[in-house]
Amino acid sequence: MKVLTKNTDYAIRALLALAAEKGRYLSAKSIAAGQDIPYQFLRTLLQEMIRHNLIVSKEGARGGFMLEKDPDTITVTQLIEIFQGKVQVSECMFRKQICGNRSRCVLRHEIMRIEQVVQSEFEKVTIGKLLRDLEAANRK
Amino acid sequence: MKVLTKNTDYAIRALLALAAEKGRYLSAKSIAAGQDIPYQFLRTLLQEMIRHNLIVSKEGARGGFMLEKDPDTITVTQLIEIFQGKVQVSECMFRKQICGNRSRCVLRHEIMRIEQVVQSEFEKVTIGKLLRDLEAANRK
DNA sequence: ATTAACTGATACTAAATTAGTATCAAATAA
DNA sequence: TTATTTGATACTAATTTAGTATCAGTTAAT
Ligand code: FES
Ligand code: FES
Repeated sequence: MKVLTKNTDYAIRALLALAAEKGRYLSAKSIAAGQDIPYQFLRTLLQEMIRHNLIVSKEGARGGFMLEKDPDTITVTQLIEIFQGKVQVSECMFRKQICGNRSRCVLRHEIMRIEQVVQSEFEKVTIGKLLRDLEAANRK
Repeated sequence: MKVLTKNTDYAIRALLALAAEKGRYLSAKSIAAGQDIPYQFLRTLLQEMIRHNLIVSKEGARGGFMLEKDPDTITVTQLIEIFQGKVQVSECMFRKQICGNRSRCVLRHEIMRIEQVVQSEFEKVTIGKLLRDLEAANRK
């Protein structure tokens, strides 16, 4: 079971690259090369992140992408929701056949509790935190 | 993002049905009908669970499947591992390009911590617990 | 003995999701 | 005016998930 798909994975890496160069425009090409992400794939991801107001872009020569938001406000949960949809354990695991009473289904509560845990764990992981961890590791 | 796939979902439901009738053989046909699971699909899942010693079977007329293990010892984590592979957040999210030092990669630790949380949450959910919740809900 | 109701084993197809590519128009800096 | 860059969007390929089909062998009941 793989929790993060490539697009989320790549998006995080791209954001880390942008966060590391905050205030400057980085081209998709340079990010792709630096992080070893397929160029055209990365471009679609960057555009998606623009739509969600995580980054901004400048067109034309010397253009590129830039992070404007505080990296500590961007969580992995947000990125999962953008690229993989909301965290859900199972659509509706035990239907009428088992549950009978969907409105106060105990199992459903169990399931939703876990969804909550997963979500909040990933919420603790922000781009800012990852970047600091990374820099700390590189200093060693 | 869907955490549980159909096979895990169906397997849990099948096990609940078997746990509810402990000591008796239930045919794949009756489980399929009762839980609204595609018959042939269910059969492959049941065989997989036999291979993993979660259930036993009896061939021939009046045969079927039976749960021998204590339902409280069967966790959803186990089932996820059987049907979806071990929980892993991402193969190796930030390779050499970012990480540099893979052996003591801080990010990797972060990732593995979350894997651990997810796993242990699902470990709390056993077939026994689900069955009791279910019965309690039905009594209402 | 024969037959109906079963599982064992395994191969196959279909649908959905994930991953990646390609193209062309428009913007901008040099 | 040209090289470099993003915007928009459509497309293909690979992989995973979901589901089906087949046939051999076992057992209980008649
Ligand atoms: S009714 Fe959907 S999980 Fe209970
Ligand atoms: S080296 Fe793989 S996550 Fe850091």
